[in-house]
Amino acid sequence: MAGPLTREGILDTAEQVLRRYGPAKTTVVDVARALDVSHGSVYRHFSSKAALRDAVTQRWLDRVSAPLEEIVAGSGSAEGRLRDWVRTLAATKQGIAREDPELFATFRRVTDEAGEVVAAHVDHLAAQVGRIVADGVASGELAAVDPEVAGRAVLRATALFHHPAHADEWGDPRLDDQLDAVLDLLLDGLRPRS
Amino acid sequence: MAGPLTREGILDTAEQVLRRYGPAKTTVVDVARALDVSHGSVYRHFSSKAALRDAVTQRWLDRVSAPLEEIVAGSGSAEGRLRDWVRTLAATKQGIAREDPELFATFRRVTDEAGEVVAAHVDHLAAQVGRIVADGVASGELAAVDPEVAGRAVLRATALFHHPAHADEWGDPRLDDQLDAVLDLLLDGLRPRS
DNA sequence: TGACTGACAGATTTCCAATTCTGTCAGTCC
DNA sequence: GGACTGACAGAATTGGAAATCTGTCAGTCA
Repeated sequence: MAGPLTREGILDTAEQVLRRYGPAKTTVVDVARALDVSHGSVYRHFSSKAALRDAVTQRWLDRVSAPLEEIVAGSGSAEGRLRDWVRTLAATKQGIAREDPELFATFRRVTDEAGEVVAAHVDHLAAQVGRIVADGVASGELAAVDPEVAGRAVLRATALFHHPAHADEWGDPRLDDQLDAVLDLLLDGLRPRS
Repeated sequence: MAGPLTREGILDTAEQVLRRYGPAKTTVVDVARALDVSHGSVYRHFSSKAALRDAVTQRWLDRVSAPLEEIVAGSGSAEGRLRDWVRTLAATKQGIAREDPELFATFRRVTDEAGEVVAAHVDHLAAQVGRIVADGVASGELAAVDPEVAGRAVLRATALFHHPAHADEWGDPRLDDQLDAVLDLLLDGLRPRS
């Protein structure tokens, strides 16, 4: 990490250190040591350990929601995009849990501790679903529901498949089918009565 | 606790001790002391501390599902009973969390540790929903879905409102409305296309 | 001048010895 | 004979001293 000490540089290193040592054992001193500076310097850029943790979390969460944004902006049917969106969210979260447990543990712990950051993330996700629903309502493909309410309801109804609190229930191989069953119900509910 | 030492007597006392001392600090020795017997005697009736814990859990869970059984056996419309059933389940769990936090903490911890007992409980609940759905399908009130699949889907889709893992999200006063929004979607999905 | 250091107080965590607990079983008591 | 006890080994937990960490700031250096 040569060059001047920047917020981004600190975040890059903090992320590596977190992945290596895990959430519980990572200290600001560790991060500073990896950067070869005193820990006082880190506090020049982040006002507290919590602020640093939140900033790292923010980046992780943004990386989860960015690919979803493309689905929202896509051109298929609202129903297709809704399915795709929820499946992608579930697959992303479950994928992290499976392949990078250390990262996921941090993720999970942080869900408990960085409440504000996570709440903003959830709002953001709900808004994404809301936009797909709004598209569908506008084109007459979906029933005339309140997109914001419906968006949040879809997110809540599928919590079991993407919420970190349920990670230990993700071993079941029929999980994908069960998500499809829930989606079938929800999408039927959103389709207009003909 | 005079009289002979019985499984039921031990369970009664174990429950009291758990409520008083909390899940983490309760030992088999504590339970035995409250019964005024040696802890060896407790092991005569339960093969391990885990077995004792599971038996207490079993009783708690049965007390949750018993009142639901009445709703299943009720005579109203399938849709009405489904709403009633889910709302009652959510209200029961949330009520315990609010009014008896010590019990709920045990409940929650036990959800993690007594996997088998809890899995059986969830199966039981899913079957109850399945029976209501089956009634509705038989009478033509609901669309011709697989009752077992739909039952489990309803349970999963409403997990956020009754699953102990989500207890810290139950502070929101609009929670009831949000559950209703999810139920609206799900029940719309279950109604037959006219 | 302003990024960085290093020493510091108080809070938190770690570590290890001492205690307590779990699960077993030979022996007591009725 | 069968319900119960009490002592035991190994595992788990606790308590408290020692070490480390967080957050601050006066001082260095370029």
